[in-house]
Amino acid sequence: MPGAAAVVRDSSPEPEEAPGRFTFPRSRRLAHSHQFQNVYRHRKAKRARGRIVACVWAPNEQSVARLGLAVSKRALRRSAARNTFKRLVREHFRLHPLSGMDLIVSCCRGVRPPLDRRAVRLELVDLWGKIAP
RNA sequence: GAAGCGGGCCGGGCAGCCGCCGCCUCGUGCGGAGGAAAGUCCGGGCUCCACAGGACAGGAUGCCAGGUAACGCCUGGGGGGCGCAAGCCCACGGCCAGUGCCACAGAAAAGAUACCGCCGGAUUCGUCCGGUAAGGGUGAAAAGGUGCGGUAAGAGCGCACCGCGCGGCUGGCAACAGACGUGGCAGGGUAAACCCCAUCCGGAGCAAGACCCAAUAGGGGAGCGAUCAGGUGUCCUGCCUGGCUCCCGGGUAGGUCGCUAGAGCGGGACGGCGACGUCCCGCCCAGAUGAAUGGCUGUCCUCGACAGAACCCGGCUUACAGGCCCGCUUCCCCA
Repeated sequence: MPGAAAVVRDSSPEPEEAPGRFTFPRSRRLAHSHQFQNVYRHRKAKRARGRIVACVWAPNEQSVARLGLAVSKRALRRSAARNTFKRLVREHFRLHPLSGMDLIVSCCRGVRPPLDRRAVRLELVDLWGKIAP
């Protein structure tokens, strides 16, 4: 009875390397709080921030990069704005692949309510330059 | 045509590519945010907890009737207010159950009183006593309004009409309305002041709740092994700790369920002024858990607002670029 679910899960193994180049499966995301803590407390963790976007990254023991998002309600009050911000980051992460690190992107506090998509995008390009030179 | 009133609807479209979430029949198939998903202000379902019954406290509601699972919602009606009208707005029970409050002004803010007056009497001509509340003055508000009679002057003192109270009558399920009779007339305002009356309400919420369960975490029990080793004690009797196997519940990390077929949606018929109800036919329409709807390109237009499901429904309230449709009112012009 308890094994049934496990069997189903085992029968559909996650494809480690997806066929398409620009994908964003679950294995590329940080989900659990211990994964986040690993990055924040890592000895080789590095940080960078712009006017709107801030990020922390640290090497992981995998070939691929993984993304975690930390967008607080204090930073962006409206949930529509939080969704938009996360979409922009995910899209950029997907189309500009990194490798061998865990990256956490968050939104700076005190950002004025109308979220400027263009400015966020430009900052992401800038930050990517610092992360993967 | 102008000004206005009420109601309803849409919330960029199409094509291609790169991605994301769910489902299965695994096909490169199907489905994938809103009118408010929002605020969390009411009501209910659902779940757990508590509970003999009832009352008190506390809270909510407050014209009548109906609708509904229920409501603080909706519909219809009554009353009041605003508008020429279409229409819109109203917490709209009770201050002769009690208590409190009422600034300033004013004589006086309530079973009280008389500043200026008016009238009568007395007078030492200074004024005093009595009557009165029509007039002046104050105020948001001062024992109902207008007129006539009446009087020393006045007064519902008397009369008519209006207003108010009471009584039965008529219409209406009722709120209430109407006409009639009757009483000369109760008595300031404030109940989103305490309060009184009537009706309703147990508490917490899906992080509810249920299930499966790791460990170099840990509790209990049984058996085996051993008479052992370590610690404590001057020694004995002792006490504490330690091995392996099996069983038992509790439960952290984590996972699974709850999780979407429902007071559901779209037609039609019938009943009802209507809210709504009944029946028939058809449809399946997000279920994520760092949490999915984007991005890029082309094209068209009026260049796209407010804003993102998190257990689910019914309401209310608030936000909203621009646009469309229907009905109605008043006025102007033409025929």
